[in-house]
Amino acid sequence: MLQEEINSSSQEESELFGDLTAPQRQAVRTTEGPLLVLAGAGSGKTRVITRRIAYLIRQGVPPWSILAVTFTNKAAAEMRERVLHVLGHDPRQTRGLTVTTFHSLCARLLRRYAEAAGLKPEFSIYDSADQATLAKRVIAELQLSTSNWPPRSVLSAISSAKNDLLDAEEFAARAHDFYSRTVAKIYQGYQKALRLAGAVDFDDLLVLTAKLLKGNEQVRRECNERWRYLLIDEYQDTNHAQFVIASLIAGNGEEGRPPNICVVGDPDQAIYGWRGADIENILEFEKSYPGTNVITLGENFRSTAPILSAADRLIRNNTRRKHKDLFTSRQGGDRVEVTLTRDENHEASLVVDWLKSVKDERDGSPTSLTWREMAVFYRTNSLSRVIEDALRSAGIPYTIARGTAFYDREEVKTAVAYLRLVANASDDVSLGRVVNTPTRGIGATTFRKIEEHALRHGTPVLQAMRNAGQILDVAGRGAAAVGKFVEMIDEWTGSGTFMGASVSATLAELVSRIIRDSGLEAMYRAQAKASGSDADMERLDNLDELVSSARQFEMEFDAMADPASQTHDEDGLARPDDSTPPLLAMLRAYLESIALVADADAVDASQGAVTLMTLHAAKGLEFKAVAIIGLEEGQLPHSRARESIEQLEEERRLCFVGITRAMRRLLMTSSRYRTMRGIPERTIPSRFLDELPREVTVFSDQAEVTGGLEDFIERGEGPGTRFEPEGEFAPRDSKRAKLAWSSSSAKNAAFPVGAIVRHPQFGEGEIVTITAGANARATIRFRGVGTKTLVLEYARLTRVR
DNA sequence: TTGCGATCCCTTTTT
DNA sequence: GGGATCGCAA
Repeated sequence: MLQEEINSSSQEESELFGDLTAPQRQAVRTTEGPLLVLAGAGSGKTRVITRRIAYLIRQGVPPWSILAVTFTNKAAAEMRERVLHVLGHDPRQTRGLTVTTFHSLCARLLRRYAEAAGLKPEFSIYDSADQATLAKRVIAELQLSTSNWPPRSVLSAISSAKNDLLDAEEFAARAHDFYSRTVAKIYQGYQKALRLAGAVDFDDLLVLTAKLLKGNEQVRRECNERWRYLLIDEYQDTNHAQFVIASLIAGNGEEGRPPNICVVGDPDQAIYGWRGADIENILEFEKSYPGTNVITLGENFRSTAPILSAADRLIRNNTRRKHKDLFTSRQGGDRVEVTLTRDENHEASLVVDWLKSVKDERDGSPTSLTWREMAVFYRTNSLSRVIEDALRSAGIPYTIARGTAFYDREEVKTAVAYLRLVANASDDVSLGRVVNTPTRGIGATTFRKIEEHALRHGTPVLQAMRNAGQILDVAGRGAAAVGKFVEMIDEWTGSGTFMGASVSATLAELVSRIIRDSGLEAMYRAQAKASGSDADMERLDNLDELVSSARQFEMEFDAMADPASQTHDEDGLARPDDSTPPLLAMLRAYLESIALVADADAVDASQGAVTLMTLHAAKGLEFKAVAIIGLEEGQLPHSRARESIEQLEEERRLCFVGITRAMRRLLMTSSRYRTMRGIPERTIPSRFLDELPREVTVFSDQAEVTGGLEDFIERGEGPGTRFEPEGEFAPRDSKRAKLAWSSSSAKNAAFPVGAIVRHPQFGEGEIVTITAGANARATIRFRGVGTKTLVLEYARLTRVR
């Protein structure tokens, strides 16, 4: 404490600003009023945000009056950690600081102000599977067929309505054609079913919060008063609902001054248009807050010049774009490698070889790369499988950034459904999932009868089950089974009170008890015993893992820091709310944390493994070496995105995001053939490859290079083995372009494409293609002997001319 | 009521 | 190629 007072302000200055550029400093210092920071890729955005928060606190702004919104929980946790670091690891300095995602923030506000929002505080958060289950039921109740009204597409229409803050009634009022009128009906039924189940979907979190803030002055005032400094990261990916929430929380500012709201984003990295994100939000921001300060951060501190130049040239092809110069003062760096492969297996093995070579190349040197510094990106999740297989068989450790993967496991989902039912007795979707898992004699017929009864009376299904014996024509056997089930639930919850001697004391205890008492564990144990398969053993492990995760959560959970269960005194200090049993409060928070995990949350650099993820999940991250696979028309740009210029440009931005993640090495592959739903299809290289500047890329066509000897001899002229540029990718003079690309490889300058060489055995031949790297191979067309592929190092070639 | 096998449909990206 | 769903047999 004393030490801090001794600190001279100049010392603080250099701590906070010493390593910042002028625009970065300005972004940190401009704390008052609306501020828009246009931060180019790799421009030190995170650093600026972190310093800004630290600076505010140093200036005497109470930490609890600062709200920072990030895109993922992971980013939020990291930001909090970094702020703490800058402030010298004194936890008192960040007490009450809120760093969170929009969805978490909303979930917490809705829990805290549940009554005002028209919800019960134990509301469940439905994921897309739950949503589909519910939508299906609603569609069936409306006597519509799910083949004419596929739940997923109806849900996506509902979702975009919600992102524009259109509720079911407003949507219905605007629906004029048959299709949208029907969707409106489903929308209304779906919302009713959600509320009946005491559940909200992801979009509801935003919609209901916006509604709450708009309609309830007291709540709005409380938020305005608490959070005086608002900071929003990845602003280019916020949608209308999020914008409204942000402005409502920011309020009107004090004493006629505009509110202190700072948004940070990069229009070139807007990749969530399909989710309702609107680049226009940035324009809207300046309109809503006249006199907004705008600061542009253009200098890149992440990537080498060739990588940056590739990214810059690519993104220049977007027409609907405000150009922003990307520049670096760094010199040198390896060129971007662009490689054409035969099929996805070939591509995978090539990527694996590349990763290995990148690792070896730098081994022993001070700049040696480790697995954790490498990543593989792809457009669609389905592309990960082949890469995974290749990495596994090569013995390279890898992790996939799929945050939800664990909770998507059948056994984990079932266990979580029990927990949700325990927390929220109205949760019919969860009830439906667990009622007969493991089988306990409550079959489909019995359950349907109960469901119908519940529907008629407008009660939750579990409620109807309590009366099953008397009211329904459920057979005695069924009624007994139902009675036993209800009894089991009551036993866990203390009949809903979460009090009493028989109720678990801790969350982990509750989870493990439910897994045991429900018979889930016994069921999977029996299965594992019967099959003896690893997969079934793994299920048991996963259930154990769930208990561990609950224990972990319990340790980290800080009731005082949970905005959902606290109120604030005048001075902003938290006071715990004691009307909720602690176990229930913790269970709610735990389930919420499970519901809101993001894929990117699973990125864990400490694992020492190569990270695999979609381009979307890669946003905000950086790696020393990056491989992007599947650069083909239909894949990237995706076939579903080719309809409009807007969509195509979003695909280009996606590619841009991928490229700009790479710090030192970048490989982009395109496969000549790709197996789609079991059928190998010929592909066309992505137009984006053609947009990369030749002078910073090394192109290599490995599509002709094959593994086995007989595979490549005399294969040169066969169909599909040659690279023939097509469509957009084909330059006017493809031969010359190819030559230019190939010969740009400095390493193989001795044997450029077109050179005539002599081989001791095969005689004279012409170099057709050549690849880069340590194991460079050349495809050579020999006179009379045919085309062969040879590894340069061993081929004993001499150049003739 | 349960469990297994055949058939159908699919395919973007995610909080 | 694979996951989900449906239908049928025990």
